[in-house]
Amino acid sequence: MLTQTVDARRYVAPYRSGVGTASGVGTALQSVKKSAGVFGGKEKAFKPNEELFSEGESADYVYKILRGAVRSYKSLGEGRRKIEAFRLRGDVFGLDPGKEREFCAEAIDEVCVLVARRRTTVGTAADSEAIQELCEATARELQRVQQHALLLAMSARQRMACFLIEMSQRFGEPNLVELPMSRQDIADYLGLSIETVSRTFAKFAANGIVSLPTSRHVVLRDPDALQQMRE
Amino acid sequence: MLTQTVDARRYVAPYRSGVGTASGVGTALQSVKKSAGVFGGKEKAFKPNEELFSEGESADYVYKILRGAVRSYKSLGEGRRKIEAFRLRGDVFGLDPGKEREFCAEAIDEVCVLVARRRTTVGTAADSEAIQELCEATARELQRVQQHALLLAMSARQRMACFLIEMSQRFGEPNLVELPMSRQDIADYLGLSIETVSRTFAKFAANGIVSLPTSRHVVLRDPDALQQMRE
DNA sequence: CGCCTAATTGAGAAGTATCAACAGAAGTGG
DNA sequence: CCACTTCTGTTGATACTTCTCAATTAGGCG
Repeated sequence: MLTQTVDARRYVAPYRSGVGTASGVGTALQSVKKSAGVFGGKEKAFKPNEELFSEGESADYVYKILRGAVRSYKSLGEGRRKIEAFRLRGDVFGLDPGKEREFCAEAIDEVCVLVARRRTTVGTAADSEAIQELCEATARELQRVQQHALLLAMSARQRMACFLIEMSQRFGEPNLVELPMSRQDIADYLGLSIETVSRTFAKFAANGIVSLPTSRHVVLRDPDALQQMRE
Repeated sequence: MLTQTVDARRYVAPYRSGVGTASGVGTALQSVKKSAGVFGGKEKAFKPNEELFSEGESADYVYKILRGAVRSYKSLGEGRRKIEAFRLRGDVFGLDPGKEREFCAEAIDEVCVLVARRRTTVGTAADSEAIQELCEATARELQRVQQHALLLAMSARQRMACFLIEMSQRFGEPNLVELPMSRQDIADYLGLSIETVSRTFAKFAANGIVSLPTSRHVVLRDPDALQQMRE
């Protein structure tokens, strides 16, 4: 819930070093192909909480995550924010349809990405392959956000269940999730308070649905129960 | 909120006559141009609650609304649903990126649309204009859904304020909104219960922010107050 | 008018946020 | 290695919001 009151403890000034350096990268022509896994570009590392790019900035580069996790969010005044997406290893992102970034992107942990300049031909009829590529990426994004909008209309328990299933699917390992993000990140992603996230984890654990060896490690003991919660 | 309990009173079997007839329409090549307002195709009318198309159906046609309003939604078991969008006069919709409909579309009131067959060339490099058009439509949809996801993470009061502002903007008339949809529709769009929608209207009216000549007519007496609520 | 549906309103229950205190982990410097 | 600090996460108490159920009112239409 995005409430009116401000929690001053939450505000963290971002590092803001990544963009400047990234701007010097990728002057050569790169091929950006998500499905095939072909992705040219220079490698670049980011420290936790370091910005890859910020809202309003021009959307010149595309990123593919080699290691780590990134949060994409919008700031909503004094420490409040809505995380729009988590980008994990293998994800390609930054192909915003417009000229400007709609969201800011920040490293969650130690992140290593490939950075590629976007094809400048987008918008002309010349490179229809690039256009189609952009189109497909946008369509996938659309579906993802529609799914997320559905999630946000559900109860806290259901949101958490969806979140855990999503993460377990995206990390590949069936029933073990190693969360790179904090409880606060999860809360801002699901539109809940940090306490509700924590309590819901505790409730899941108490019911034997998950176990929590550490706060960042979640073992899905009863994935079916989580699945059933989603309806 | 999408709750577990079922309200049997809500279930309404849809008319289900539109799709069959629409299938015979639009065999000629049509030009689909949203921005310019050029839109070929045959005119077709729908009665309230009549389906334009349903979830899972193949996405062969594009629609432009000449009159009336359409709700696009996903069913979620026994009468529950999430309305994903309201389509109003002038809107072009149905350009789903995929082959199949992700959502169902239903007339809210007496609706008149133009129906055009989608260009079959989408997917080949031949008609790059069509691809780009689809791309732009998808990008606009993406932005709209992102906005909606933001809304769904807010309080009931804020959601309602956003809704009223959105409607007033889309209808053109600055401070007068004539709602084509029921309270239930609004509730399913905002992820709230019908009672909360009703009560929030009443509270806005009590505070002089709006007045309600009838339940379907909303006069925005203090649009700035609504704007401020959004943050 | 009588029926039917939509909308409103009230009362109580449930869910979630907020505030505050505490516990645990990680980092820092001695 | 240990004290100290800091940050993150957990837990409890309480208030507030929203949902649910039920009753009532208002509107539309035969």
